[in-house]
Amino acid sequence: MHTPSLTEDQGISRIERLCIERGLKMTGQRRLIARVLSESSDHPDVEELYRRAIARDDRISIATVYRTVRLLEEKGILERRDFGGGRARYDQADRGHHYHLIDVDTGKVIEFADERLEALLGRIAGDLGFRLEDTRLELFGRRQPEAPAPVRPRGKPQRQE
Amino acid sequence: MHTPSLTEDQGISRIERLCIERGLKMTGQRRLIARVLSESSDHPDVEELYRRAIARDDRISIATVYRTVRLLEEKGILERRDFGGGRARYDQADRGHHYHLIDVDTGKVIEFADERLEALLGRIAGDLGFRLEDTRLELFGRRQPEAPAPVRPRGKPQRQE
DNA sequence: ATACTTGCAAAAGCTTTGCATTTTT
DNA sequence: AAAAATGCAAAGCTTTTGCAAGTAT
Repeated sequence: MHTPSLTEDQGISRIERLCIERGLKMTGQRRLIARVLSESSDHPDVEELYRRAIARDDRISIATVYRTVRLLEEKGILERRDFGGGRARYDQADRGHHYHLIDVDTGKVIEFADERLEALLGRIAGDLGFRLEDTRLELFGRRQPEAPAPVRPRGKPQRQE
Repeated sequence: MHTPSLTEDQGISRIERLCIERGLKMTGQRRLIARVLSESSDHPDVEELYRRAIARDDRISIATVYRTVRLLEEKGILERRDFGGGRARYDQADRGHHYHLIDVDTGKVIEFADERLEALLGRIAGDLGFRLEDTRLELFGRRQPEAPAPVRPRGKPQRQE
């Protein structure tokens, strides 16, 4: 077994494929970030992405992570989120509409989707005379201690951070 | 008619009253900010509050505006919002629950309240095993040009910026 | 008199950018 | 070869803070 390097590829990650589809010039750094993102199922901030990247190969600077993440956002591959705490966090864009509930005690992020919610928001905007372009929604909650046999959520929760 | 000064009061503003109730030490600067806030029905950022304040009396610094606004937030008199654009904006806390729809073309902010929405969000959180502590919701929309005789909104819109 | 508030300028924290150099296409 | 990406350090922005001086209770 040998150490994978920056320029050598070992299969194309999901996000790298998206980058190629959109015609991005693929450098070793971008491949590395694409791989790190593809393997992340949470919502890392730039600092964290940078940490995960240099753990694999340190020929990358944090400026490049910032630039790449912004580029991927512009290309619709990533979505920028704000969960509080002052830094932007990133989420893969193509996992279907979902929202986030942040556990205020632990900081954990729970994703959920909900069609009733989606429909209601669209209707509200429409009633005000607007076509909904974007929704920013974060719920902050505290785990219910007295949970009376936790009901199965209807909103198909997707993944936890 | 004469020029009102920093230390002289001309009636107590709504927000000043709240400050006093919560036992804040009332300086001329705080009275000034309280008055500016009381007379604002939009969602100013700190820079804008500072501008409005010095227009009345310039014996105040922006550091004090930052400190005061933070204090008022801690005391539950103001709520901090993020409508994009990188700076925090402030909203009086006691006007009942409402949400915001931002016109992406003009930046105008429309407030609305909606009980169905409120109920649904609470239910969603509950289904996930959480008690809802706080909601951050902003809708971004574009005015519908082909508005077929604008329907009266149901969600009792409150005020416009 | 004591504890708190203010101003100023400096510092912090996140993010962007200018420029010379390297890399991709 | 031309166009674009990278690294580094510097700069940008909003917001916070240390400290000496001033003010409210």
